[in-house]
Amino acid sequence: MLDIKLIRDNPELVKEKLKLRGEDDKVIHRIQKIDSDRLEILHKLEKLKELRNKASDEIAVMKKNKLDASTAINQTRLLGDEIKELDSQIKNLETELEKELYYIPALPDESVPIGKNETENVEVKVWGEKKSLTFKPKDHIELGKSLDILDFDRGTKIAGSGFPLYKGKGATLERALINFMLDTHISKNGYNEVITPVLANRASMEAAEKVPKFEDDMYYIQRDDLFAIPTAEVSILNIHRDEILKEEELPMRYSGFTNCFRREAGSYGKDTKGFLRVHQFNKVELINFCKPEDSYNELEKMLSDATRLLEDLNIHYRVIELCTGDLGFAASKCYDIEVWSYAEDKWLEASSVSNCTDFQSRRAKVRFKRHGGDGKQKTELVHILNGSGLATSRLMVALLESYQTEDGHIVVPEVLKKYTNFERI
RNA sequence: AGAGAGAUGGCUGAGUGGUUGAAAGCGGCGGUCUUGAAAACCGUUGUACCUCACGGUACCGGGGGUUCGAAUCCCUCUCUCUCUGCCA
Repeated sequence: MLDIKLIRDNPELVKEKLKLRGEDDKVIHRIQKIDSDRLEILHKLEKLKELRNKASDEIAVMKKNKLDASTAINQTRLLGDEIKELDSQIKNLETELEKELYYIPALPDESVPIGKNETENVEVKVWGEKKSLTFKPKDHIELGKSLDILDFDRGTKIAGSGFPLYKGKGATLERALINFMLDTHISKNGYNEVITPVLANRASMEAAEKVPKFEDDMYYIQRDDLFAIPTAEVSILNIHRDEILKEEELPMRYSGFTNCFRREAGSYGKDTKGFLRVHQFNKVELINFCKPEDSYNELEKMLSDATRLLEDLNIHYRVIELCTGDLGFAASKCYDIEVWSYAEDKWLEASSVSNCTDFQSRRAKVRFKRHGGDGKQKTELVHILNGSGLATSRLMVALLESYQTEDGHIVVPEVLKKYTNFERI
């Protein structure tokens, strides 16, 4: 959520930044109107409350001295009616304001390339190169079927399309991948491991800025008012919701593995085969709570923590810097990491690393106390970053395809062998 | 799921209608003392919003109500604990 004060004090800047994202800036005008109405009423209301408080104190004194207070009580009663009326007006305006604010995305950082959509994203790095295969590569579905390690049909029987079933060495390979990634983050990259709930309540979903805007894309259990998390970003971020952190504890880096659930509403017919777009997938997530001045350095660190895994796995990848028009809702700056698919002959997104600055922390109320030089303390919002490190489904596509042999087998990547205890599928 | 108890500041824990934003203790911060540290002593220590400022308003799990006035009374929701049931 954006800071209403920023809109109040610098609406032109906000409009300008929203335009860069291709957003309609008319909403800013509506917000300004609601905000100024609210302030006007608030001033009146607070004045009336002050009067009432004073009158009540006087009544208390009169009662104490056994004086008749009925006139004062009758007068003050009238104040109460007025206060009640203004109170409900304020409440309505605040609801209206929130409704508008909840749908406004984060403002892009200065450094983000300007562009309308994904075609204007900027490739910032390519690592490794395409292998020149001497045979026609099979795709992951074919490989999964012939080696009996992935069974999309039976996954569909169990839950529906987009709910993959891993079998035998495929399941072991998946688990190896997850363990390898987590181990690296925990023992080498300085993250604290967590295992979180995979269901989250509405407050948590709102704090992570997934609801209300993306509510239709979430699995929702009505009976208990719980959402299946679309990413561990939601559950990990909420570890510190409504908390004031200690300055010396920052940055706090967490990593956790969870299943992730997405309805992918509206994306039917696009990249639907196999792992390319699924409703349930596995992901090792990275979340970082840090001081504002550190967040862009932390973003680069997280990017390199994620890409390092692909280098260890020896998988050809590239890093894309998203342009202003393609940024995610909560992000001020974002890198995508894409892996090469030999069978699809294109790049697949395997990770996204974002700096959400104070956009989520404002709504989640995650703050820290900054020690000033004069011994005073100031409460400030932390910056929150998230990144996949990594999501396995598309990574598995790239891995299976690039490690396949001409006779249709899979060679296990060197770094995974100690996890799989086999070298070949 | 049934019965009962409860939810107060960073923590423990008082407070049942009126200067209570909230006792006390612990912790934190600043200081005195000390070669240094500990102990002791003194002071200080919630969040948010409005206001150029003085200052004001709100907040004792959430929401609503009663009242001139609510942490305190009523309704409702959520959560926690104990017992019973069920269960990996």
